[in-house]
Amino acid sequence: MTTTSLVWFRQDLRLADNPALAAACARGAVVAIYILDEASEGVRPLGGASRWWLHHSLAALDRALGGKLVLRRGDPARVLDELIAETGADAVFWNRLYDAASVARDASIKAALRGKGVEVRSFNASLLFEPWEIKTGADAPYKVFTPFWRAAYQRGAAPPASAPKGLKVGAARTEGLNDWALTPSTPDWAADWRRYWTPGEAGARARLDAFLSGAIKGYAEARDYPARDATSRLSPHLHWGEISPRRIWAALHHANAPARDAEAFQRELGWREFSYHLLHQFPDLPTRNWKSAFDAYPWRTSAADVRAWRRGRTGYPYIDAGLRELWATGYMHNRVRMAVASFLIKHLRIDWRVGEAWFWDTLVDADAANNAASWQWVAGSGADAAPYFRIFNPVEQGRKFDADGAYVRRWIPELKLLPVRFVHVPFEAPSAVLAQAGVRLGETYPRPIVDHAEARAAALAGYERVKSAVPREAE
DNA sequence: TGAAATGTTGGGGCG
DNA sequence: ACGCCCCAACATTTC
Repeated sequence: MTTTSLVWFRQDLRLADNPALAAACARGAVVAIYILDEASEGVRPLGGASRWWLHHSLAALDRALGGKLVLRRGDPARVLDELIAETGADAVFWNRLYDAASVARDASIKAALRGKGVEVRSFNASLLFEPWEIKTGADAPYKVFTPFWRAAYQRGAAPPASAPKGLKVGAARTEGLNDWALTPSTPDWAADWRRYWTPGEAGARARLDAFLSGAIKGYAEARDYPARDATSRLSPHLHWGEISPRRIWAALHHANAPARDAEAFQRELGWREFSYHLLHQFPDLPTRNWKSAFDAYPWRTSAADVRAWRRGRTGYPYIDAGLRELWATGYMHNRVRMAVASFLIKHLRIDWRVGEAWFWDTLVDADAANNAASWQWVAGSGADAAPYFRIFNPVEQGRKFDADGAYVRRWIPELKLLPVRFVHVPFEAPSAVLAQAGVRLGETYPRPIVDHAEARAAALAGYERVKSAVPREAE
């Protein structure tokens, strides 16, 4: 008689270096399940881009499991009970999640199953370090990135494991992936996304290999220029756990990259770890200011401004190019993410949570920890955040990081013919130049929805309220 | 992982 | 030769 274990897949959609899967495999047969949880209290519904990615990643995982991935929809506690009854499994293994709602749900399920005599074990598949592992000398959590990363780096990352050998996958009743309708239909805004992305473990490995044999060289310098293909684009693969950070870390060591480039890339993985560290310390990170003094900030509401920002119609080409790249591909270069976030928060004085929600819906790498930590970083309300008064000039940022305007031209074709001198400032171009380039301001491309100098002054005035606010304890 | 305002320095034109 | 002014270039501070 064989022993059967359930492996509950969540954000670990891979076979290699998957500790829950390996532990189950070591016991005997495995039933692999993904549960679409739209029922649990507080679990945030997936954004549109995430649903698209999940669809294709589940299809890839199913292929890797010989077509035996079990798909169920509903309350995970109930679904797991049913599957235990159906398969005779006596153990359930999974890899950890770190957002508050998942933590609460999983703890409750773990207690309930153990109460019924089921063996339950959870593992770390997503992070180099558990978020509670890295502590200061005084045994407190770090609040500043650099010392956090120094302490973490010193520990060294664990090596990755291979996919388990002799995996025996059992079958069970499954729902149809297509019936979940995770991909958009009317309209199908992701029709050409397979050109940009290959969700799944194999796609993740291919992306890593391409990066380590290509763009890693020169990464430290080139990554700042959004028109260049100079970043890894591993973020969605990492979010869904199609590749482990341990694998990336180890592969980087074998890649013989220049030390400066390797360290710059490792540092980005470090920010990801730090985001999870912060989320663990402060579970409300996605919804509340880490620095409570920012509760006093006088945010504006303006549906029209938010709409213009989302659609990439602010009148500042560099900002609009980023927002259109996001809409078109489910991704935005990190440099530009900072600029568009700064623009929403400071030029428009819209609450960072509005931007966080848009990114959650539209990014293929939407991630509760990274998204919240990054928005709070830009807002100035986060831990070790940029100071509030660091207000990006949308024109200067464009000139600095997109000097020839290639990025703007790629995503805003209506500005394609503008000479370099005016590509970041169409509103300053003489009418003859605009006419020559076929640009009609206010018609083919909007005028700026705010004046930079005025917006900057208003943002700084709003910040006075934060400075005089009394923070809550323990900051 | 900024930008703007303000301060300092030094070279060149000029009386 | 010298002082004065202008201003660019760079440094510092302030937001």
